[in-house]
Amino acid sequence: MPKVGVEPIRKAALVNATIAEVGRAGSLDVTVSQIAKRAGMSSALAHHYFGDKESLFLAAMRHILTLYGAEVRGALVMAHGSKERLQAIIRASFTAANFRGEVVSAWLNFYVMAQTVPEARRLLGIYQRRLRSNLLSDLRPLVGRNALRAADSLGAIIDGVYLRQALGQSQPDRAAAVALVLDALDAELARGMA
Amino acid sequence: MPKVGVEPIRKAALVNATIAEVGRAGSLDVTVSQIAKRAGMSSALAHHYFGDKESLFLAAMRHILTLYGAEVRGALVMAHGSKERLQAIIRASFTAANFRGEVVSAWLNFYVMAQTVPEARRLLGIYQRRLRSNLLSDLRPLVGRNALRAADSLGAIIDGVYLRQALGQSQPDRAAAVALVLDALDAELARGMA
DNA sequence: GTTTTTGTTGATTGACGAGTCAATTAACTT
DNA sequence: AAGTTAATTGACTCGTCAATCAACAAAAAC
Repeated sequence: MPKVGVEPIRKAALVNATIAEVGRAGSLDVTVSQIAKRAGMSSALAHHYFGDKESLFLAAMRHILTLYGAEVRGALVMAHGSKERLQAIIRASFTAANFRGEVVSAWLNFYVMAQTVPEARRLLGIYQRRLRSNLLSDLRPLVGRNALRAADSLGAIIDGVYLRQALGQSQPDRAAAVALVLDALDAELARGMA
Repeated sequence: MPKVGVEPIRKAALVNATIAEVGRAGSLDVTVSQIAKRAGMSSALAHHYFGDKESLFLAAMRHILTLYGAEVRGALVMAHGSKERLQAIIRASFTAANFRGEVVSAWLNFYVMAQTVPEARRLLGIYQRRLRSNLLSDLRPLVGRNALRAADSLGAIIDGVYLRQALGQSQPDRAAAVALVLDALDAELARGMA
């Protein structure tokens, strides 16, 4: 019963199913059939739309990065002043959405992929540069020439805290994560202004 | 040509070959045969000694963690006073050995594995707790009640900087990595003593 | 000098999975 | 109504690979 104009719906369904399945398995060791089944179609159709498995994963990761970017932009429009903007960026990195098991799984596997798959490395680079430039532009008015170092430091803390929360023995504690990074931000500001 | 007492040699060869192959592939998608071949034996022998593939990977990761632990301990005996000890721990985390592509690869895949394989999670927990307790014991005399937060913060920076250096677009810059974390340490100390 | 233990492998099994293809159905066009 | 295009799948190909096993070799033990 083929209807026309289904492509975007199917693609979206496949992307969501990919994220869900990768989250369930905790790794990229999921079959295209499993993904397609969850998306309610045959594996052949998944191949039809995405070509191969890797492209499907990359599309899924692009989707996650898009959502994250939107979250950051959304938080930014509500913020007044550089400091609030920096806090907004930090908070956006630790929303509940970003700590869903599926998303964590996607990120970790994405890191692995970035070692060898050029497109994955490219995407990761975009994420890193965007975060860096966001931090930088609001740090500069506050700490001037220390902005560069502060941005690297904050970026590293964000990634590090995320990693540790995601892989910690207990449930991730978002509030604690945010508190830790906000605290680091205060430290940087205090130093930078001195 | 079986000689006796070969078991430890073979196991060590397999562990090294595993690290090398995982590094080459950038993922755990390496066959036992590839590993065994590199170690100069048949895949059957690898199974004979380690049972299954997963155990072999875990043994490899245990080996990496052991080396890292030794490096930290080695650096610590040379250090006088709490601050020097903290600096030693930081430097040990960014030695050339830890930035070999193979080691980076092992770590990233280890993170993925830690999500689902209990033994991997256990090992990761040991690493995290050891780092934390190392930092804590030397932070306490310097920053007192701030030690706990400072340890979490430094731990996160270490992991975060490592991750970013390992996956950065350019070659890892160990000196810059160390400088960044040492700087964060100074910031913590300056605050903690105030 | 025969038995036992340890080391070793080629060959095999059994399962699985990515990607292709031919064929089918229905909608849109002219 | 005939032709084109999009949607869709079952079945199949081709390769791969983890794990097992039977058998063989050599050293150690008795």
